[in-house]
Amino acid sequence: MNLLRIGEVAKQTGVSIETLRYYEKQGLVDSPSRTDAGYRLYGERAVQQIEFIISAKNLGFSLKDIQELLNLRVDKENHTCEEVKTLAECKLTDIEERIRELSTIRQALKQVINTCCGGPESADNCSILGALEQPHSPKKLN
Amino acid sequence: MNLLRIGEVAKQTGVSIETLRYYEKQGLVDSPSRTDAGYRLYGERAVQQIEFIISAKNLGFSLKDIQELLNLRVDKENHTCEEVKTLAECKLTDIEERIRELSTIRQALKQVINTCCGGPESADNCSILGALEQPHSPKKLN
DNA sequence: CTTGACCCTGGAGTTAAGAATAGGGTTTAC
DNA sequence: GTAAACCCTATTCTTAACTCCAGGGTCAAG
Repeated sequence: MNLLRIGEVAKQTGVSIETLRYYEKQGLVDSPSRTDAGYRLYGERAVQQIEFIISAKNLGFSLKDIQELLNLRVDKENHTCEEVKTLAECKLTDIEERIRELSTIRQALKQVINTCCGGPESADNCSILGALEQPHSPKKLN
Repeated sequence: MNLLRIGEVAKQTGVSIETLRYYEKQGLVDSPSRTDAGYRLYGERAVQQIEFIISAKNLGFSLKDIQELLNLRVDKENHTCEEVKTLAECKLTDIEERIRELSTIRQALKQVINTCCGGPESADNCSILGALEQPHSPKKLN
């Protein structure tokens, strides 16, 4: 098997060198072997791990989530499909929640925009500024 | 006019005391007057400013955005409705962009979830983990 | 006169996911 | 043999929007 130095891996995966070292420090990627000079040498497996991380990130998983997925993955035999699916479903739920929130904001913003003339006149009576001065809807108390 | 101490304002607006001081330090709220002992005393106007900020936050504006809105607001006569509307439209655009991205993620996640049995058997052949091992779609190179 | 609730400032800490930097060693090509 | 390109560690910096803390004053009630 042909081993790759970090720069090569970075090029192949599109992940920066800094990021690769960061993932390693976070325990997301196995520590690669080293040359006598201390240079990292990555094998096929490491590259696959990195690709796994990229895929999961593209699916909206955080690095912490990915950590969990990797934990399931490293010993697949001792975990069930159910566990994995549950994780994915939780993530889906919270993505849907974020979409809902943003959609609410979008609606409100659209309304406010629609009532504004948007003309070149003074903003003295601008309906957007006016709307913002209204007592706000007490949705979130944080 | 009856002046309020910071704790009262916090209660009325639902914003924490720390946050009120923070907004002041950031220049989002006029510095209130003080008692001889140095206690902040807020008037009606200050409370309104804080409500403005809350409303704008609920519309997805960042504090930086809000700063700009406030700048427009403080001398409305010298700014146009157009400026205000443009700001709001930019914000709308970027909220819509975020929604689009999340929707893409949602779709991908749903697909992956649908192909998974989710059963109590070993995750050895779990299709979700399998999908993550596939070469990822090179969407973003960051 | 003391206890508890309230307020002050200045600064540090939090989270996520890296990016940047300083200060060095190594390899390779000419 | 030297310059360019590569690699190393350790540490600090970034952004947003707070939150918390230490160490102290103030005020009202009993």
